[in-house]
Amino acid sequence: MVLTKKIEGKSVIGSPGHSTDEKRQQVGTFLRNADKSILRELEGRVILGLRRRGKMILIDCAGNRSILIHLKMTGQLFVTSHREPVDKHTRFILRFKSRSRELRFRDIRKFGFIRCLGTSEADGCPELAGLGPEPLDLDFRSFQSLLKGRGGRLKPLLLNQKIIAGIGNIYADEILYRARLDPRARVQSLKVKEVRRLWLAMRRILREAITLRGSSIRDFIDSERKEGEYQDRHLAYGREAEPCPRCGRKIARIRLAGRSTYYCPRCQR
DNA sequence: AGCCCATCCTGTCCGC
DNA sequence: TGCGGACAGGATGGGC
Repeated sequence: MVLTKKIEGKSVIGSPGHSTDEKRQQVGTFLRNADKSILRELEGRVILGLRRRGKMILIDCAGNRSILIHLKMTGQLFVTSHREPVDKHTRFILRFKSRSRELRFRDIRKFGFIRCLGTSEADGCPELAGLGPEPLDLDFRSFQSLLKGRGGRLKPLLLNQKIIAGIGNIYADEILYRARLDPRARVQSLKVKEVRRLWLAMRRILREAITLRGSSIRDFIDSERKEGEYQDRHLAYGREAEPCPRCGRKIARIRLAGRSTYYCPRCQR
């Protein structure tokens, strides 16, 4: 993406907004979940690089400043023309020195956040410090030991960012479907063969999803405003009552870990 | 430890 | 067409 671009003077701004409702909002209100000091902290700095850790995005800037972003459910982070109209869900704009393009953070439900912190303290900040390992960095043995002694159920384990970082509701379901494992199964009860299937499925599903640039169900777009294509490959998630591609039985939907969970009651056990 | 629930917020969709 | 309720890629904190 945008490397070594200089952030311009008045570059970080709250959206002017177009609706009357928006006009009444103070900038401070509009930058909800964001530290206002980000405005002057970033001015004039050069972007040095981009990182990701679990679901957290980091933009490292010169002078030991980093921007930390979580998109949560409906967040979007994209580069666009400065001419592109700014809608009421846009919460943040980084304008670059070159002026013609800018980075925007849009978030309909406002669950996401963006804040500034010292690059050197980033790894130790609360949002990053507690995260488990990256799923694609885990070899089979490490994965095995990660599961050892856990009494809970499979799906909540996959969703737990402290155990493994980065897996969300869609991919938890897709991974378990591919591994042919019941989302409610006890982690302890898994045989070595099943742990192996889970590990393989995790790697396969995440790699494919990354290649296809993620799943756009409703709001998700990438940094170029492009939708992902992985939603077309979902075999379980969002397919309640549709036939299981493997056995034909209807995909079931249950509530687990507070989330909708789709699985095949025949294949997954 | 682990489970469920409510909560943050806006938008969409479905049944009546 | 309108209205109410359920639900949505996440994560946390409280209570049991």
